[in-house]
Amino acid sequence: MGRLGEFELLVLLSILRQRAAPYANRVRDDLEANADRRVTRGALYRTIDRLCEKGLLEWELEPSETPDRGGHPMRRLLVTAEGLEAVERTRDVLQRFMRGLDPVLGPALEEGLDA
Amino acid sequence: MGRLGEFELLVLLSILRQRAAPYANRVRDDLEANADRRVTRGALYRTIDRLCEKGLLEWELEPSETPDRGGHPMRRLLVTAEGLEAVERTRDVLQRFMRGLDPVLGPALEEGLDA
DNA sequence: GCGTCGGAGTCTACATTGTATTCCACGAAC
DNA sequence: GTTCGTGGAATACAATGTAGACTCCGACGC
Repeated sequence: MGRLGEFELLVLLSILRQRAAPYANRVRDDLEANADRRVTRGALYRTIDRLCEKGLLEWELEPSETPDRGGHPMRRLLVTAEGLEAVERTRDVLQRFMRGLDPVLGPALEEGLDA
Repeated sequence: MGRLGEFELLVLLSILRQRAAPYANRVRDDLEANADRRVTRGALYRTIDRLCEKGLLEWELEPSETPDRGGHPMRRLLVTAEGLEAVERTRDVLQRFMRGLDPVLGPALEEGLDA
């Protein structure tokens, strides 16, 4: 199976964190605020497209509830079962490799972040 | 600062795990055994080169101790302070985003792996 | 000695992923 | 009706990841 790139993983994780409001721009804000990185719209939409093509992500138009501001209906992003699995696999590998490295890396952070 | 790609991170982490024997092929074996992925020599050396160019990694020729088998002296890989910092930053971000996702992702693995 | 095997490392070309830029549409505010 | 903010699309390009064939050299067997 195709691996997840670093950014792809972050995007998927951020979508999962949004729970109630999984929209592209929420993800963007989340990433900019919490991932110490700039995120251009192009980068994000491109990545979303690719994740969709790979079947790891889907979207549906927001049920007209909040056409809020702006013309476009918002897309609600949904991580598929396959996407979830990919995230899990990646996380497990990463954690396996980070395990036992606290002495050399310094301990993991303990702060509580919003969900 | 340049971000770490997925593979770059894994390589750096694996080098750190090798402690006593940080050689390219050890890293390769480690990755193939524990990261559920094929690693060709090309991919690995290419990545090592790039990490060196970015100043995240250095190497020195093995002090002739073990010219073992084969002609080439082995390169001992050393993660620089800057490299360590990059790994830490990446880890912190990742952990921040994974935090609180256990309910949706399933709990992290608990197995004890070699170091 | 000579061939060839296997380990260690290199090179080149290519595929995938990541990023910046620029553009369009629509509604609201003015 | 012009401008601004929000949501999205398309394009082109840069960085990262992968494959495969190639070199070099010591060990082994003959």
